[in-house]
Amino acid sequence: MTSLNPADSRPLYQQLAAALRDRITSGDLQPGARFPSEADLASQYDTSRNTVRLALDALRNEGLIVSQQGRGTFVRSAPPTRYYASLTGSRAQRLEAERQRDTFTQQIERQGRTARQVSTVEVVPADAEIARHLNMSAGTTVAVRRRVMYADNEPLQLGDSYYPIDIVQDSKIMNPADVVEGTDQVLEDLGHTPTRYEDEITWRMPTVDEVAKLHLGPGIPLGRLLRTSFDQNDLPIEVYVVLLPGDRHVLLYEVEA
Amino acid sequence: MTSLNPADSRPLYQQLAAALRDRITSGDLQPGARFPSEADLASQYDTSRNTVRLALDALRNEGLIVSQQGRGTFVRSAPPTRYYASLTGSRAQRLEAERQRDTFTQQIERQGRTARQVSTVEVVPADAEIARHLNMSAGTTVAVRRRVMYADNEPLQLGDSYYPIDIVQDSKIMNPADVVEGTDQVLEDLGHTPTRYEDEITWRMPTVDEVAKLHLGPGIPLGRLLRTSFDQNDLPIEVYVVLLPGDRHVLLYEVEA
DNA sequence: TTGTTGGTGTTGTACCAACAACTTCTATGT
DNA sequence: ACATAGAAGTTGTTGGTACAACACCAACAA
Repeated sequence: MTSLNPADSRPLYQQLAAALRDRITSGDLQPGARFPSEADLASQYDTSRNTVRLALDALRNEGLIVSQQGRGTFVRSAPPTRYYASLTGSRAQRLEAERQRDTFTQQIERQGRTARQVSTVEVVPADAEIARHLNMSAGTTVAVRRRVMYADNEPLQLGDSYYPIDIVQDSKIMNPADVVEGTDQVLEDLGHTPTRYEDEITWRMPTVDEVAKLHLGPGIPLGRLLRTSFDQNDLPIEVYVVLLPGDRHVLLYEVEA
Repeated sequence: MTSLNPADSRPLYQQLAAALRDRITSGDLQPGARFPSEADLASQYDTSRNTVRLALDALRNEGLIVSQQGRGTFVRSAPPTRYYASLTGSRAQRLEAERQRDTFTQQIERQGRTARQVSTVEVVPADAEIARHLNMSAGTTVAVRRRVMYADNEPLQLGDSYYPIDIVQDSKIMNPADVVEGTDQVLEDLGHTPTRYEDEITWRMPTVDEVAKLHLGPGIPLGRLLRTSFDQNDLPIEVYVVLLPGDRHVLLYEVEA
């Protein structure tokens, strides 16, 4: 039995969580390694299984461990950051790639994975946020193209694109089929060339719906990127909102001083 | 006693969480409203306090409710998004402001709030990630300037700046006192003018330490921005890692196509 | 008026017990 | 050899109890 420091006034389960966290970060328990069972930990640290579970809850919420009913608990293997670099800055040599930012497929296949998308198109009234970014009044009808994007048949991100209805009416964008040349190209063909983007990045915990749709594990937050595209006349022509699970993404920006 | 649907095969605590979630989203329980006590809920839904707590844990993790020992549980009031816009893109008119990106104080005071910083300076071996970005081998000693930044006496963010030791030795940067002109200016005076930044943005749940240092509520994820600065010779001169609580920040970027 | 005390109600911590659900492996039988 | 059944071990769920820690308020005393 390994005892915890009695001078420590923190709750037992927090002390236990800290001790176990150390065993992970110190390398005593390697990524992928099997964790001692709850019963083992309870007897090792001379406490109850209940308290052990409270400690494990904390580690689970930090994303350090994962549990599987019937199999055991394991140290999460090296952050599965599958790494999807999505956004470049303004350097000249990135221009060509940037023109194809909407072709999610290319980005994934460049990483040697198979991409798949499921799209739907709707016409809905704009909520306050979308309307503000498109510089219209709330409730104005807009076209929205909703996509679920998969890599290797695992859901990777959820993306909704909003367009003023008068711009995309009767265009390819209203067709749920994949737009292989990228929506930016379509917008350019319609006389609205995207020349500038404004990005807002926030992060929060997912709702239950999002957990189901994105196959999220516990303790995985969502990043949210809202990108507003402006055309050659500096008019907003698209609002793109994408939700990115924190265990699979890194956003990259390059900024000139 | 309000009973749950017996045909629902989900665990009781999940059904209960769903029922309570509905009462919040439907407006039955308004933001800021007091939640029924755990004992009340247990008798209302004819279950044990243990199960009620599991349900409340779920709602807490989603950020829907907050509990205070001795006072009760409350529906979280509208997100306090205090909004701290931190990062600009490359537009020419932003250049002047950009030169002062490190002067956190100015950004906060522009919002009519009072800023405060606590800084410490250490010399430590670089971990693998920092070393990679500074293009050195892991373990090389670097100077690190750690800051806790407050707005209106509430902690707002944690920022660590890493510098190659040979560049900042004997400079103002090694002094824990505030660098009013901004560290970029100091680096420029030392012959290394920052000309380009590379940003990596990720998000995850906080550790218990971070919860304490940043006064984080439950269910609030952390954003992490890692910015590498390059000088006029394209040499990395600084790695800045800042942790941003999700309920108080929005990151803004502007990108030219 | 002010301060203190104590009672009541709340959430937090810690323990115990039992069974369900699931995985893995072993033993058994065909 | 192969399939099946069952045992053993694991996490998940649900119930219970007791006390600690804290907030709030009313009653009382100085």
